[in-house]
Amino acid sequence: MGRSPCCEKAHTNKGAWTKEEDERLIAYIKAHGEGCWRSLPKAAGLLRCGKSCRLRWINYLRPDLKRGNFTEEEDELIIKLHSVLGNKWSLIAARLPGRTDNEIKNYWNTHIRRKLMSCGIDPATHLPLQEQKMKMTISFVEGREEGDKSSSSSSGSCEEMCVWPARRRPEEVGEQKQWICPDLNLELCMSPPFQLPPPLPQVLFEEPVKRESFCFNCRLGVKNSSECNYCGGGFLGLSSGAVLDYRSLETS
DNA sequence: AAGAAGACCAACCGCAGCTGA
DNA sequence: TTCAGCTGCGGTTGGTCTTCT
Repeated sequence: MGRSPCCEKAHTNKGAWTKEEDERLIAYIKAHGEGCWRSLPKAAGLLRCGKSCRLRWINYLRPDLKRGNFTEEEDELIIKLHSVLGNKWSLIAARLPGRTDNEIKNYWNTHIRRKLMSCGIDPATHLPLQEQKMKMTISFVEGREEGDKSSSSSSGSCEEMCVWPARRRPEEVGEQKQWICPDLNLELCMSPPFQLPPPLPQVLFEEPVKRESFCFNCRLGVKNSSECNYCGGGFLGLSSGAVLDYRSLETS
């Protein structure tokens, strides 16, 4: 079985696009619109595979692309969105008009990652690097204890062992210190009846305290609004842990 | 001035998800 | 329900440019 190759490699060009190829592609798409990438190269008289044409168009030739440096506002937005969405570059790009996923991905890897690291923030988790270190230490201690329950540990009190609260409840967000005891199964006994995404680092919020409600979708705080400013989510969690769908209230 | 190292970014590759037969 | 075809996504590569020594 197996999948047929997306194109006949022997008869396709690879590498950098020439001006003539660009012009052919632009002219074809202007005349016929986007889509049907597999048949496009032949129809447009290009010796390229459909994938390559699509990529070239989306990342470079599209007329609505914004070229040039990223602004500070874009930087901030990318960081915030990445803290929520992770490496979902296409979703992040959808929030930045004129920017492509590839462009944002490259920009992240070359600029923002370094910028965050120089600020002491782990770009992968958005946690302060210091807390990351502590968390790793605790994981190690917990793992050891799990493996050898008899040696109930000398490695300090429960409080001393506790570090980053991996899953904070909404009302806990914003407090200076949150100690969670690893011996308690908070996941089971205390967490709200929904799946929370990983916590967001306080450092990324302009006002890292008191938030009345938060978006269930991306977990950013929502102020004076019935929907999330970032993802447009309508389901908001309240500090009590209750769930409220503002949209359904509005429409009913 | 020249070579090395690092930074940047366009393009490629492989995989996953969706769709229709 | 299964499977092939297609598209889109994210990770990676490699060529070019810039900066450093």
